[in-house]
Amino acid sequence: MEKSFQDAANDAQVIAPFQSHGHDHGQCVVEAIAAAESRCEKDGSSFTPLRRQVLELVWSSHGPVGAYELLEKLRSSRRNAAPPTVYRALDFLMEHGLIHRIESLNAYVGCGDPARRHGGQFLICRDCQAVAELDDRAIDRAVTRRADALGFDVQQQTVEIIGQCADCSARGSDD
Amino acid sequence: MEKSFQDAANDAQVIAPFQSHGHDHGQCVVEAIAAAESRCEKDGSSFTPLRRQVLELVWSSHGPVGAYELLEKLRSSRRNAAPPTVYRALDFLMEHGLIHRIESLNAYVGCGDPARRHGGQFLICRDCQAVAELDDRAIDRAVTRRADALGFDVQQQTVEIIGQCADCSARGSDD
DNA sequence: TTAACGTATGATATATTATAACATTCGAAG
DNA sequence: CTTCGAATGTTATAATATATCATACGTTAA
Repeated sequence: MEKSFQDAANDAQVIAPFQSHGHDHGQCVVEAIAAAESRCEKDGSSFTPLRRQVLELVWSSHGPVGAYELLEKLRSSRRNAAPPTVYRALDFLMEHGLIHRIESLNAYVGCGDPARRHGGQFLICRDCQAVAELDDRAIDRAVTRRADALGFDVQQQTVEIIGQCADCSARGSDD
Repeated sequence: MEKSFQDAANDAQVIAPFQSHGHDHGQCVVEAIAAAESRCEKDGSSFTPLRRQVLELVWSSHGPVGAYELLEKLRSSRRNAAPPTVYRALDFLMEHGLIHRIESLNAYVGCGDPARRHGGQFLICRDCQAVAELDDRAIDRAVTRRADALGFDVQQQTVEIIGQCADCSARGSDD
């Protein structure tokens, strides 16, 4: 009756599960860039080299990454990059649903499903900083229902759940 | 069958509803301070004049208020107040459940029910900045269920819903 | 063809939010 | 009294984000 972890991770409502430690980063990035390209083409927006590079950097971290951390990495190829360089790229990527901002960390993560519009729902591990992105309809419904009852028109949901992921619990880092 | 707005607002799961424009701020503050006093007494923690004053300032804004805005107000009575003065007080108040931090605004609001431990669930109006604090068990349950399915141990929930409140919709500020 | 315009980026400065680190005060415990 | 810890004072700085004006460059339309 109980869903196994695996089942839950395969559920469409889990957009991006916690990553196994051995998974292929490179492939993740490639796929994300391809999805971004197709998304921007659909939007008629220009996926410039700079924007692509920033998105690659976000994905290659494979976890929440701060703007100034990105700036530093960016500088290895663009010596004159400045804060606005990064922030403008991040704004573009957010507007087009290619990344999400994690408010409680002042950090950014790649979006696992840029094809579909959705607010951000995240499980964030305190110990390993891993992030799982959800699009859980039960959460969404509960929020919408309560908002409706109060006559509140929902425009944007921010759901950020801090805790400990299964791997870190198993590793016994809870002591 | 449908709940009216009024019913929803009276529900125990709405800790602090959107405030009517004519309501008695002064009374809000007095009650909040009294609740804080009793909470700190129970905790055996010292509710010092500084901490009380900062809590009063948070409540008197009656909406999310930034740390530096508080600092400015604080300075009218404490000429030498500095950022750490405010941040230390805010940390204390958060630790004791007397205020919440709104991550998406970098701002703080008084907690409507410091007697009971709970994470933050907020509806935030884009137009009038009003905030309603919830403790919606359906939202909590949906989150917990999904987290459980993934083997994730929830330690802290941040739910911040941005949108437009009933008053502002009625006022037609959606155009 | 070129002038006008829009989008993207460069460059500089500054605003906003938050913390580090060390000094002082003061009351309670021993 | 003195030592200790909690609270606050004080100064400096870190971390995050935006404003503003300049430049480059391709597209459009006179």
